[in-house]
Amino acid sequence: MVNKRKTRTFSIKKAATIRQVAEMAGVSIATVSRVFAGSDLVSHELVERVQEASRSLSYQPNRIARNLRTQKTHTAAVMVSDIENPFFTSVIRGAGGVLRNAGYTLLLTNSDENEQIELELLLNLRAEGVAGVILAPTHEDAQHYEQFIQAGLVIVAIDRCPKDLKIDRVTVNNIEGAQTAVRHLVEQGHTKIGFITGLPRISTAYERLQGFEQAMKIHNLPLNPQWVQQGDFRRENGFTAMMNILNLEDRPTAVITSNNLMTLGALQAIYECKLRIPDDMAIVGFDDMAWATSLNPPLTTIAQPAHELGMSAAQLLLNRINDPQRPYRHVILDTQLIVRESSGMHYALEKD
Amino acid sequence: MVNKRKTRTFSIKKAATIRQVAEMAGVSIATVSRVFAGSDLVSHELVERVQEASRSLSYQPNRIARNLRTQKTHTAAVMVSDIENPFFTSVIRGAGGVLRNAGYTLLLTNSDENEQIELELLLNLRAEGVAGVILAPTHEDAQHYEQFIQAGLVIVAIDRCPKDLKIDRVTVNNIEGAQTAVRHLVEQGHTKIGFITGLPRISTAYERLQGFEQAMKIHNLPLNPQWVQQGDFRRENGFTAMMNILNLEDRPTAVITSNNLMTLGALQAIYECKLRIPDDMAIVGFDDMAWATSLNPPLTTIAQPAHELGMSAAQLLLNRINDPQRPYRHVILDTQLIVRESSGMHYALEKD
DNA sequence: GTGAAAGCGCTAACAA
DNA sequence: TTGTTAGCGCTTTCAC
Repeated sequence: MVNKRKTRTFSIKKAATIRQVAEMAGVSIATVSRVFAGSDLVSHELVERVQEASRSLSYQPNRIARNLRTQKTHTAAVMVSDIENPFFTSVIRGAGGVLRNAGYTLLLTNSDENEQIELELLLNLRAEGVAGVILAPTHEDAQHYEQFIQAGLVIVAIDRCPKDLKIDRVTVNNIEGAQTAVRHLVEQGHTKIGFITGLPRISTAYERLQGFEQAMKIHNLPLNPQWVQQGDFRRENGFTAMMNILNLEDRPTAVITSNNLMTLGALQAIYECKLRIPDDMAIVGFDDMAWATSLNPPLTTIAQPAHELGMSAAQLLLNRINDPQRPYRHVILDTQLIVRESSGMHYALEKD
Repeated sequence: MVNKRKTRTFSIKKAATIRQVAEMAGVSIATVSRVFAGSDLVSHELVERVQEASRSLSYQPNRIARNLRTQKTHTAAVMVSDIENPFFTSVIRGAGGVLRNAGYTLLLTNSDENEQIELELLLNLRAEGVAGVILAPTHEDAQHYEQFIQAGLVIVAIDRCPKDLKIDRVTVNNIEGAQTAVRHLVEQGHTKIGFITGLPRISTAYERLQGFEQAMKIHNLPLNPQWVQQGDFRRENGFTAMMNILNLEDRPTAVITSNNLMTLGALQAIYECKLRIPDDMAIVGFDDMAWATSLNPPLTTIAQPAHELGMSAAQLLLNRINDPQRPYRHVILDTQLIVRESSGMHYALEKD
């Protein structure tokens, strides 16, 4: 007796193939392929028959097969170091827009600021055959990335960037940004200015600190080493860094934080100490975020053109894919000072 | 005469193929394949020779070819409606983690709350052969998604969800969340409570409003229709909605906002009117965000388990992929009230 | 244990 | 203008 298992009462329709369409339309698969490639060598009549058949089978060309055959994909990856940081989210959105318009699919990966993960992911992306990757490198060692470049992986570096690497890159003018922040604070009457910096191994952190120090020198301002506190671009460290500054005997009247997350921590510290902004402590943050205007008082920031940064990077990637020989380019985007209330006038000296 | 074009002076190393490895190791391609599949049918010696050859050619199996051959991919997509919303970012991160651990690559797409784009993207994903997609649907019409389900695309709905759709889903207990917010405010002495809601066509918005109204009834509180203002989950509308409330003759003493972005707008409105929180206007927001503790005063919120939501969705997706026949599941996650200072005690009535 | 060979769905070169 | 066919790089029977 046959042991007849109950068969599924419904069956998952497998996607139609080019062969089925060809058969249904009574043409060869080459013709179907041509129709979908938009070739104008096909007669009106056949085009219509093919389209009709495709519609009724709801046929979509299989991208995997196409990719294998043509040896290229229309997939581009973006690899950031912290997907929950709104700065990177804006970058992703900017890049995603232009990539999608160019017909590319967006692969997203998150290195979590961990170079081991970054390495694995890069390997993965290569195997996946991505057309290119927009990368926020976890560290500054060119060696790390050399093998991928050699292997023909198209990389565009954003935000931070190893020197001596033959790739396209787009960064922000961090030095000038930090200088602008100092100048603004000086104009508000501040002379004692503190700085919360990120890990020095990351170029953005390093450059912002550098810009700060240069500006202090330019303005002939004293710089107490204790006024510069080291964070790591994360919220918790912004908090402790600001706490350290607040506990100083001789503390600055204003502080510049070098990224958005640390700004959040710093603000919390100020509030917890029941200090008023900007009277007791003025603050200028790096990165303009959606919440900056909703703070009390609204936050003065050095805005980074995150969106634009993503768009530029995507454009560079596209250009490179279309012309691998073109000269490498380094796009530097300017920051913008957005004055709100957290950096308000300082009269303390006069009052003293 | 031959028109000899100048050839490139350098050549991009093409990735090594299984054939080259086989040749170098002096084995058949089947053996190489077996080694990479971890088959234990291969002798020690050959395994080593293959590994050696692979290393020296830095060979990685071509995923595209593998996918074509096996008719499946290890790529999963997440499609959100606003990638710049931190809520979704957390979801993505949660999902990304478990997906990556399971060996999947994450494809990210952004429907921008636009159903036309959503449709195109879904079509794309199907052609791309993704193993499944975690989707925050743009609208509630099951019809819209039916064709994809029919075509065998594995979908897990998150956050919002069309009814009558045979799919897995994970949502948040919005009704209870809104009720909790009301109860908390009542405990703080508030009796006149306003609500800023989202577009009613989105189930989360609808449910939260519903929860609010039910709770008001339960607590026997009067509900002035003007106290409920309609927004659209975006910042700008949170601002105008709150402004509308603030301009009311008879205005509530506390307001609940039904998502994070609108909270930001509402806060800005309150600050611009020089009102104090919570004395002049108490506020409870939906969605707990990094900046909630850095506000002045810190914000009381109904926290959504965004991270967990992403993880659950990814888990459901994985389970479904491994066993397409399993019964569909609807996971409902609880919200959590996080009391900070923006919802503080209300003594106004006593003082009157 | 190992290898030969078929074939996944498609594109593109060539033939007709 | 249309069709035939080779083959992209891999996995997986099947035979030895």
